[in-house]
Amino acid sequence: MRLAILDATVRIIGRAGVAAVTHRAVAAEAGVSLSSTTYHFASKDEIIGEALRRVAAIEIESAAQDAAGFAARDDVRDPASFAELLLDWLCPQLEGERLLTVRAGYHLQLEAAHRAELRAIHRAWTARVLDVAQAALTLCGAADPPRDAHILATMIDGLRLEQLTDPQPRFRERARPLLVRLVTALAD
Amino acid sequence: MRLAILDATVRIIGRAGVAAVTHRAVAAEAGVSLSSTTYHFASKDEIIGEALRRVAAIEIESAAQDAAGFAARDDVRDPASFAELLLDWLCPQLEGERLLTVRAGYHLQLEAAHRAELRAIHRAWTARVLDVAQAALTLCGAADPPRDAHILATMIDGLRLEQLTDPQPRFRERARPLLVRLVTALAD
DNA sequence: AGGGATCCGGTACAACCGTACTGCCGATGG
DNA sequence: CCATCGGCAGTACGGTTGTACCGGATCCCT
Repeated sequence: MRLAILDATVRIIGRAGVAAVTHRAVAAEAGVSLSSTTYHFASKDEIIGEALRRVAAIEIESAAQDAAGFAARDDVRDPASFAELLLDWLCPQLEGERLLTVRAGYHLQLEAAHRAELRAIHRAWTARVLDVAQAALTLCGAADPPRDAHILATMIDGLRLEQLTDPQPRFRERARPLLVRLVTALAD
Repeated sequence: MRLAILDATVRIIGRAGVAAVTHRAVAAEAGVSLSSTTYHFASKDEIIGEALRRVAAIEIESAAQDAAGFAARDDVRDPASFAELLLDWLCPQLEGERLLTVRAGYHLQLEAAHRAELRAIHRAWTARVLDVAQAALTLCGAADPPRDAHILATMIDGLRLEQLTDPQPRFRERARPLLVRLVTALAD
């Protein structure tokens, strides 16, 4: 029930932003009663904060699976196939229900800008993402993974945000040359 | 008056997010009466939409000034000084009042994700930014400006967002090696 | 001078909000 | 078998919100 409420909150944020989160909207989306939302959470701010924690957990798990995918492959030495693996991980995040989670992540990231107690969650999340990016760069034989992981992570994040803001068809085809170019440039 | 209301709205969004925008909060921030906010704008959504238009206008103007700064200099051929010029443009945006405008820009970008009529504004904004990035890359003698402008713009945007979400001291020193590395890599 | 038109402050009201309170209900442990 | 308790639904209430309405001020045009 607690989880159903949080997932409903994430969907609402993904569809309509943090401003659309009300106890009543969350209860309706989750299919529970209004009072369930106040029973499990002390306040609306707590619901939103826990929703951020949940999104971060989902995203970290996704990144970890991505890292496992890299480690399982040994043909990612060249930039092109490395970019292709990145796209395999990226594209499913930008479709259907998953898109709402990712979009909610950006909303909650901005929410953390205003609320200090949420920043620690966001910081842990980005640290994990950096770890994964660094591991991926190491596996594909980049020149200086610790230095370039930040660049790669920022670039991927920016591409996601761009696509979430204004979804374009054929994202994969649009993003591929950018990733190939970046990875190639960083490989030297 | 109209402008005062919009600027107040931008400050509120920058400080506390779109959810904090109410007619009364805007009126108090702008120092005008409650009814002035309903006189000049048909609804709250219109206020928020016009605030996005205003932020986009401010950011486009800022980017244009940056482009003019590049054009006026002829010592930006090497990556290091190019990165330094980028930092000269970037850092003032992340302090004081200006930070609120930039942060509001990201909030409104996400707002555009939910409201189709705002997407055109955001699209025009990013197109202008891409133009400036391309012009800058051309001036500093990059290999393929049209291709790499997107990468540079995305990277800069990501660094801004990161700093806005969780402001860190000595941003310039942290961002410099990343920008130098990226520009160097793209210069080949 | 006067009469619109435009702009803005004050107030009003219905809807909606967060949250507290009360009672049901099924599980659990003695 | 029943007392207890955690989990949930229904309802209530004070405060806030979006927005409509009205009265006064200021400006502009004739």
